[in-house]
Formats: sequence, C-alpha cells, structure tokens
Amino acid sequence: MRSLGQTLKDSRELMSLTLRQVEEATGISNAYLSQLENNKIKKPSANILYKLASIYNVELNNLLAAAGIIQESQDAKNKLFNNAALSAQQLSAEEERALLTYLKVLRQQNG
Amino acid sequence: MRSLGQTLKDSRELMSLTLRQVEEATGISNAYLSQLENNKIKKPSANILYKLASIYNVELNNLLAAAGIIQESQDAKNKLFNNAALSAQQLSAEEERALLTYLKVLRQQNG
DNA sequence: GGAAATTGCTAAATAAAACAAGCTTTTCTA
DNA sequence: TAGAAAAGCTTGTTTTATTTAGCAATTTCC
Repeated sequence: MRSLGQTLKDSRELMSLTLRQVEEATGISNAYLSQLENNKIKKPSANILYKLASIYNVELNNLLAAAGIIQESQDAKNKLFNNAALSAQQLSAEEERALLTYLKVLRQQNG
Repeated sequence: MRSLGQTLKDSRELMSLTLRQVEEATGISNAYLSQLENNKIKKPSANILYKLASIYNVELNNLLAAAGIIQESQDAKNKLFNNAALSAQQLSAEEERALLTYLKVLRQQNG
C-alpha cells in the first residue's frame, strides 16, 4: 500500500506545486508538509487531511486509506455486508417492534 | 448544526454505553472521550474519529461534518433500498447498519 | 442506611502535532 | 562559473491532543 507521504508527494508533483505554494494555499507550513511527505507524522488531524485532499483534488477517503485509517473501498463492502446481514435475520415480533421504535428515534435525531 | 460533542454523546447514549465501555472497545481513554463530548477538543485525529464512527455505527462523514471539517452530503440519505424484515420501511444503508448493531445490543441484553 | 462500585468529569503530566527559523541542496541566471 | 533565488529539509520551540490519576456525584447491593 502506497504510504500517505508518497501519496501526498505524488499528488503535489503531479500538479507541479512547491511546498511553499501548498503552504500558501492551505495555511499548512512547508516544514510540516515536508514531514508529512516523509512519513514523520503518524496521525495527522482530519482537518489537515481534508485541506490536502481539497487542494490536490483527491478523495479524502484516498488519504485516509493511504494513512491506514480506513480500508480502501471499505464503505461499499460494509454496506453490502450489512444489507445481507440484516435481511438474513429472523426477527421476532418483539424485536421488530423494538427496531421500528429505534428507527423512529434515529430519524428524529438525524432529521 | 449539531456539534461533534453532542453527536458523539447522543450516539453513545443511544446504545446505552458508558464512557468506560467505549474506552474498553476503542482504546480511547474515558477522560478524552468526555472532553470530546464536551467540545473541548478542536481537531481530533482522523484515527480517533474513525474509531468512534465504527463503534457507534455512524458514517465517518457524519462525524467529519459535525466537526465542521466537511459539508454534510446528501448522498447517504438518498441511497434507499428495500429490506425484507422491515418491508414497510425504506432504510438508508446507514440506518440499516445502525439497526443491525442495535439488534446485536438488544440480543446481548436480553440473552 | 451505608459500604462499594460505577459514573462522568477535571487538573496535571506526557506525547505528539504543527509551526518558525534557518540550514543545505538544487536550480536559475548573468 | 559564481552567486542569487528557490527548492526541500532539519532542528528547536510552541501548541495541542491524548493519557494518567484521582475527585465528586450517582447508583447498586448487602
């Protein structure tokens, strides 16, 4: 798996940007950018990753995957798995009623 | 917009978990979880957010949005599908995932 | 009722991220 | 080719995240 540093460096070079140009655009110091590209930073903030994903026009998920935080295309797999999993459940009447109540709460919270 | 802290607290209470249970499950100290829920932390690492999204069965994007890092996307809400067990409902992928987890908790509590 | 857990929380300590200054190397140009 | 300018990088410092230890308020259990 391509490291986060390599991914960032490749992205930057692809756009022919210097560290100081990226600093100018994102507010992230060139010193820190260098450390990121050389894998000196283990757990950057989501904030930093988002800014870099934006300027390099890559998906945030790509950077999260490169940083080893999520599995690549994990979302799709999880959705399929969960769909199948819930469909396969044999629900008692009581369980189904509980789930429907819970769903109501859920939707009330999320809008 | 609901704050990250409120989002995390709601999610945890919805599953009837204590701070120490979440600590046990994620490795994140209960003290830090408390600070997160009370909005004392401005820029948590992507790692932390991912772990919490996983245990609470919410989309990482939801937490990122609550943290003000990204804009909330409508995509997840628009993805609908039919489910056999709750045939009357049109569940989003996220909702079904939440229901599945809730069902696990339910069955664990009742034996 | 009261000891004993259990809960959420805070302050202090530690670890790590992120920045500022400046050094080294490469690139450009006269 | 020298020397300036721009490049990436390193070191040291500041800031912030994260943990440890432990308190005060419930809750549980005898």
